[in-house]
Amino acid sequence: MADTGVNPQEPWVSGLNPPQREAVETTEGPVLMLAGAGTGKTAALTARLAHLVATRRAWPSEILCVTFTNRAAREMRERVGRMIGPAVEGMPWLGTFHAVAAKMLRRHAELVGLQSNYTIVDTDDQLRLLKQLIQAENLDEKRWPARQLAGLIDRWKNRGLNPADLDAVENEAYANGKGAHFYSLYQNRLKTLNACDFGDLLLHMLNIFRREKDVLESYRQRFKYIMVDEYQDTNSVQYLWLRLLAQPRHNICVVGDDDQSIYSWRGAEVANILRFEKDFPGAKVIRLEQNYRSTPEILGAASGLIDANSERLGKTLWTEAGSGEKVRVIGVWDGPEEARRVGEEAESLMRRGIRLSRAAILVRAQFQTREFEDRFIQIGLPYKIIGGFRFYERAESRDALAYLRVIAQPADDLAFERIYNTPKRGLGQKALEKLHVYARSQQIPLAMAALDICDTDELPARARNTLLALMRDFARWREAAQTLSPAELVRTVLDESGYSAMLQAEKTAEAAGRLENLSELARAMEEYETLGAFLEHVSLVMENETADAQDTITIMTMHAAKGLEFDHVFLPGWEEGVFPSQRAIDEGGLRSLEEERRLAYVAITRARKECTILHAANRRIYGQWSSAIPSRFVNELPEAMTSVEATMTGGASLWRAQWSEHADPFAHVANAQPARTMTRGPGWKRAAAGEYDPTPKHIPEARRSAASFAAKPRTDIAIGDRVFHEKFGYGEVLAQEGNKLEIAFESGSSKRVIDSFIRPA
DNA sequence: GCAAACAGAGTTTTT
DNA sequence: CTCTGTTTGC
Repeated sequence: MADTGVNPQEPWVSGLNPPQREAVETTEGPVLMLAGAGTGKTAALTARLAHLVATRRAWPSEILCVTFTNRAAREMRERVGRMIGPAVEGMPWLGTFHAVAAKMLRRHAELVGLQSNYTIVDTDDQLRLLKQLIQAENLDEKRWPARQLAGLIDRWKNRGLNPADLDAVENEAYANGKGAHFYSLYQNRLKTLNACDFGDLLLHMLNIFRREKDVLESYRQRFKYIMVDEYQDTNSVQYLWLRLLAQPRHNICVVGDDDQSIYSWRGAEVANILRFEKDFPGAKVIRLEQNYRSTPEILGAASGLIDANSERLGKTLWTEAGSGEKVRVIGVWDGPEEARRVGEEAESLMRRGIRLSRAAILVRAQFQTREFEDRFIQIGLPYKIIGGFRFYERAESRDALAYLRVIAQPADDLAFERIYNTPKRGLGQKALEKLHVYARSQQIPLAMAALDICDTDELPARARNTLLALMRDFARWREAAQTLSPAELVRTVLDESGYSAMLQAEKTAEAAGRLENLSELARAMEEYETLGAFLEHVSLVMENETADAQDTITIMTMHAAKGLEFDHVFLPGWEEGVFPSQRAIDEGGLRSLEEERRLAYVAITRARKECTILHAANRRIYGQWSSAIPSRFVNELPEAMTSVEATMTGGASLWRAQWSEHADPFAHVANAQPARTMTRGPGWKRAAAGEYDPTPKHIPEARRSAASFAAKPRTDIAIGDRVFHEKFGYGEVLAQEGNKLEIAFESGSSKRVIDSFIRPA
């Protein structure tokens, strides 16, 4: 290790600024990179990785590099690959904490009483399992919901606590002192199912590290360097993990930003980053403060806002970028107007020749997406909603996977239960109960119990025969799994089980979509050699990378947007009670409000060029209309960085002022809308009902929608054709204008939709 | 065993 | 309001 310097010829170093370069150069000893939003931390991290490998300080297999999301892991792998070429293939320890842990645990499963083909259960399975336990213990599930128990167990695991480690207080947290009892029941049940949950992946490995010195030693030897992305998001187990593995070398480099810590509600401890220097004495602290993403206005607005927080390590972001637009703050009348307004802004972007994929709408909570979805369908603006149900979480995917799981691992009772009467084959609660009783008494899996019970007269002949037929099917499929590829297998199973037939018989738009998803599932399986490999992928990755080249605007939560960037960002719903959320205001005190503020900081800093914040004076939540005041975060934005736009409907503050001073709440609208000057005319009622429709004067061209402007009509669809739409089902094309279609759907309604959402039926 | 009626709940989410 | 899960009645 003679050369500690960096050869400037190395291509991955040349583009870096001095602090980034320092982070790359400082290979030995603990390093804390405080990297603000958009300061090129991934570039620095990947360069460091490439540097370690290229200078032969370590083989790729000797570097542990953990991220939080698959997306981050994928991105890093790609970027490192571009720098050092195919050597990256040999980086087995670059991945999410959970993927790395799962890999280790497959090797050492027997040390915690599992087999190496253990199943990873997801939250849905987890909940069903807990419900069974609660019922079996005769506890009132209403009083002590399984959700709560699941949450507690999750938190305990996040903190590295086993059932025996719970103190009296923790134990009291569930069902008057039954916390540890249920936790331990749950763990035992998982063990008999040869399964573990997400938390277990990390906790089991931590237990192994603590107990089995030789195993720990072998990993310490192996990992010459450790790197951790998004360190502010680490929870206690992850922290304990790293602290064990980083000994004795202390070659650990963590990257994070305390201002972007937005996951404390799921166990992340900002304290981990705050105390890094104490944990690793002599740590080199490197600050990345030059922002390459946003305009000074956006940066200034975000910095000004986050200044209101107390516990910060403190960074001063700066940029060389030229001045741009100020952050716009727009007040509107209500939710629908907000959606309308964003829709118009999006069309205006298109007129300026900006692609929609460069823009995003970031919301605080999922329910806010509806308003936009409704509006965008109406005006035919292509959009996509990220989040919500992901591919493998959809019911049909989970059903198909349950069949596969039973084939791969017959002890998987949760999967067995899920599909044993899906499609309906006349096996109900009664039969299942018998199976359960027998299985529990013999300590065997349900599927095995089923076989035994079919030899007896326990079940009525009809149920027995059905069950026997099902078990024969499984035996056959299990055999077929030896020769068929996973993709062929799933097609066979869906076909022979009658699952596809069940959906086909339904003849609804939804069922058609589900069938489509299932063939997509089979397609996704093509890349996998073995069933086991595919199932592992599903449980750890949970998403299905389908590249859609469509130019759409993205709608997602602020949380989901972390790590992403967009030229144009819209931030709707900045009202007290929405953002910050009511929960954060009511509970959790200052700490949760500061987390909300960090979330606001994350949201604003996603924007490269323009950022538009909106707030509505009235909003309907759970069907109830209520008036809202602008978010405190709006007031905290530095004035010099923002431009406040008073629309005709005034925005909340203006509206409230008018309300108290005038009998006519629309008096201030009079100038712009002469037609509505009559007091309490029909327009008033409609406005109160949320249908008020002022045509904004600052976008005069808005009458003609930009979508139809330069769009080429599709040639494969003609008037009179029968077509299919994901959301609305089948329908007949009535009219075609540009890329917009007017369609009479078989559900009875006719709608204008964009043609890319349509396929010929 | 199944469909229809009813009650209750309803941030943020990754793995 | 809308979805989910449970209870009730056939």
